[in-house]
Amino acid sequence: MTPSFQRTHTCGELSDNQVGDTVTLCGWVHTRRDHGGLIFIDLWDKFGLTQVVLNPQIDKLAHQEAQALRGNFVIAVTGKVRPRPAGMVNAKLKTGAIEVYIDDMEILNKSETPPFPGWDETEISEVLRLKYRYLDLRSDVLQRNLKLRYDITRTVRNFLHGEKFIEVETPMLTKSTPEGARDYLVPSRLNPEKFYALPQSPQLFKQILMISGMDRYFQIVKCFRDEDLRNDRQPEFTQIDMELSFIDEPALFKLVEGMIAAIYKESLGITIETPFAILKYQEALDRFGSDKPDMRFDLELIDLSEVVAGTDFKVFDQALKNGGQVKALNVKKSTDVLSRKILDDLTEVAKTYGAKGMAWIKVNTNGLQSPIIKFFKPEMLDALIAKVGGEVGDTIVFAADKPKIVADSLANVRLAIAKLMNLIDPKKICLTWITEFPLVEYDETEKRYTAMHHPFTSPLAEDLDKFESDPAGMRARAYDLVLNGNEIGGGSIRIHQSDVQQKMFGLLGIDEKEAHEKFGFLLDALQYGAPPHGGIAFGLDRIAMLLAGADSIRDVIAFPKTQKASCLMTQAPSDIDPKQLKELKLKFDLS
RNA sequence: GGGGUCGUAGUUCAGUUGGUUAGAACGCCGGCCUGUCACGCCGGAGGUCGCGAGUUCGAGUCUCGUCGACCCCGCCA
Repeated sequence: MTPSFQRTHTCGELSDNQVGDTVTLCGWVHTRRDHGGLIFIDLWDKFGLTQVVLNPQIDKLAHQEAQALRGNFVIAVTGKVRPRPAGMVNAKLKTGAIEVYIDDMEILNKSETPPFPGWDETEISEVLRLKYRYLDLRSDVLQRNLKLRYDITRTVRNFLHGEKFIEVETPMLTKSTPEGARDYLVPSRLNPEKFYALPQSPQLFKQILMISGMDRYFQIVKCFRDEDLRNDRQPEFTQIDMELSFIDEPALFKLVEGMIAAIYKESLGITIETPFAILKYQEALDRFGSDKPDMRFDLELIDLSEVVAGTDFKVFDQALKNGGQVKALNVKKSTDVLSRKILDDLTEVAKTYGAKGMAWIKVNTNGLQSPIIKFFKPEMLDALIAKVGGEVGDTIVFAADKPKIVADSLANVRLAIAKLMNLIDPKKICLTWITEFPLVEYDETEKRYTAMHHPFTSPLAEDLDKFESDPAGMRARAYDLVLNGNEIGGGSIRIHQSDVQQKMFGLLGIDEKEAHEKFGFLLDALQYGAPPHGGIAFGLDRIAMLLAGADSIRDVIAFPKTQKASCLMTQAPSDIDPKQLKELKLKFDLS
């Protein structure tokens, strides 16, 4: 009487077509409705739900056994597919037209009562969800998200295969490199006192592969960075990494646009517009205060530095005298929305990014309203209002400080206002290339230049002679791809000449000895016929998060870590056996 | 390293100005029920109020510390 465990169908596929057939289904008890006589079971697997019916008149034994069933029990059932009685069709279920009358049933496994209701819409604390991740992964949302993530990687592999790429694996146990993020380190037992580093990205290997004549490489690969976490940052994350020989920006952009379009088409059925907009870094900063502007709405920054020059308002005057700026946002039709309380909240947003405050002017029907207008001569006020295009109903908010603080604070106030006033059409998809990043930036604490992208990024040809004269003014052949205000990828055309690479190290204060210790293999390789090459890497987790409409990349990762980088399911990281430490010749120093 | 929010039954939450025996819904357990699909009806069990200290006649409630989760700054492409 034991039913075959070999199921004939999944729980998501039976319909009118199988009426009369005898089928075997396997799955979990989703819900049980025991009527004393009839028992209804909704049987679940990842493909769907099927209602099975236990009727004592059809099989007394099966019906009796079914009384012991509880939620999450794993069962196999065999029975006949029948159409549901008139009026009993469940339109909410894919399989709602039929039900299966069971004449044989086996409990394959029992289950404890789960710590939280599965398959439910109740929001469960993330602590529990992460501890019992295997249960949470049964939920519709996570099932859907992981499927979407797979749709993306499948599409990428197909697409790049069609573009003559090959996927090549690169080492996980590799060399620690200076610059960039903090490394995750792995001690070497065979080489005491020496360490491997887990890769922050396969950067150097993919460049070497170009020198090897691989021509087009890609890899969907884990990367590791030991930095603090955010909702879009995990210590281990996945890159869609690629590198191409004999490539320039227009050709690479076209290829990537095709790939992103394929991803949208295959995973969401959405056709997106190509080519994407291109915005130079400086313009992005000037207009939006950010190198990853959300361009689904306007509300651009307006530079008022010239208009307010010579003002009696000390805050503005001081900022300008210290080499700063005064910039503003003109929030149209907002005087009723932006109450005093909300303006205070927005000021707090600005302060988070270093602003000391946030001035504002409201254009009311009966004139201007603001704590600061008394410091301005009427002509200057008129010029200011004219410059921002102020009309009745507008609120103008100001930032005055060093350019970076002005940009950061206004960029984030801009986003907060967009959210507050529903300026963003959620259906809109804005993909934008940001180009011509600065090659280097000056690190005030370390008193030296650091690479903005990484040390292997080529400068623009026209800036090549500025290594000595104006390093801060050099622009890089680097680019980011921004989706609705989120950086989803970035890359560059690389340096392929060893003399330029040496100059770059020189600028970064990496002397020849250190350069050879850290990157000697690359410098050597560059001398053996390195083709011009470039590439890009995408954050798969972020792309999946955005396409899934999730709030965090944790929701598109099967087993994510908490903000303290621990795994609540496995309890990693954990203590280790002293024997292991001894083998590695490691000792703690907790002083 | 810093700022913020949160932590009460298995779960989601309520709990007044500090005052008797800490409640609800769902879930769980038992009983009844042959057309339910969030089945229904009756009954029952279930609490270290995250942990520790303090203030107080009295603390879920106030204070301090601590642990954990989340969001953010710094950090990080």
